[in-house]
Amino acid sequence: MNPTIFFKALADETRLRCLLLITHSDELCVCELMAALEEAQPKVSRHLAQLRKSGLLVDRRQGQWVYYRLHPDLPSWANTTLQETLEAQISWLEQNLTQLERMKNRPDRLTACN
Amino acid sequence: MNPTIFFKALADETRLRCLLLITHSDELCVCELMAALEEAQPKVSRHLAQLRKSGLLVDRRQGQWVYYRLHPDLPSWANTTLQETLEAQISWLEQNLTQLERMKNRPDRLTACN
DNA sequence: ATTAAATATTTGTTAAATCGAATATGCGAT
DNA sequence: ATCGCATATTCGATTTAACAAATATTTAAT
Repeated sequence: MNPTIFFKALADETRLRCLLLITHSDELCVCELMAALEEAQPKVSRHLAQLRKSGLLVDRRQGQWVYYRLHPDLPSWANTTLQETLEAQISWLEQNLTQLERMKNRPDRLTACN
Repeated sequence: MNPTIFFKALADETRLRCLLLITHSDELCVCELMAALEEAQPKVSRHLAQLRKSGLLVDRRQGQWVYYRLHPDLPSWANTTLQETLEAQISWLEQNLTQLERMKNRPDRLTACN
């Protein structure tokens, strides 16, 4: 993992929030991220694709949903950076996590989304 | 320290190399960084000014020279990121450090530079 | 007061990143 | 086959970032 590519990936607020949410939650699908971030679908999808192409994320399709998690082979300095940043920015992310939980607890949902 | 501003600062190769060299050497002046990076003066100066304005560096003028070091109040997650990245990228920086030592050992120099 | 060295800033240009809107694709259910 | 939902991609426009070249500023030395 090239450090410049890595930090470029974290240099956009939407991408950083995606990464921290995924670091926190292990695995999230696009619609969960949309709900957490309150951002439009093409925007989230575009940034996730960019993170995948840069080697920070991997995706897994399950039915209609695509789940993203951190690339399993990230070097330790990259994992440490994400972990430290997450811990320091929990309050920064709390609103997003609340949105995510609210969506997950909706009585009318069958799976993670809809 | 806003994480997006911080990572934007690290997202450019010249700035990242400046930061890692300074993290390694504690304090460096502009001409030392120029020699280490083999980059033109306005380019180095411009990026250093940006890092200062973003709150990552502080400067100290001593005679004709301006020395830059890490801002003393950086949060720990930021320091950890720089330290971890430096340790992982020492080989990446070795060429620059060699250039720096070569300059410092020139018999015709009176001070750090010229 | 002049000169030279170190550093900073301005200017104009070019390249890169981001975005919203629209459209396309993939999958499951009927 | 077709409909609806989740996701991806394209397009055009706008903004932002980086650069080289030229010029300005600051300081020390004479």
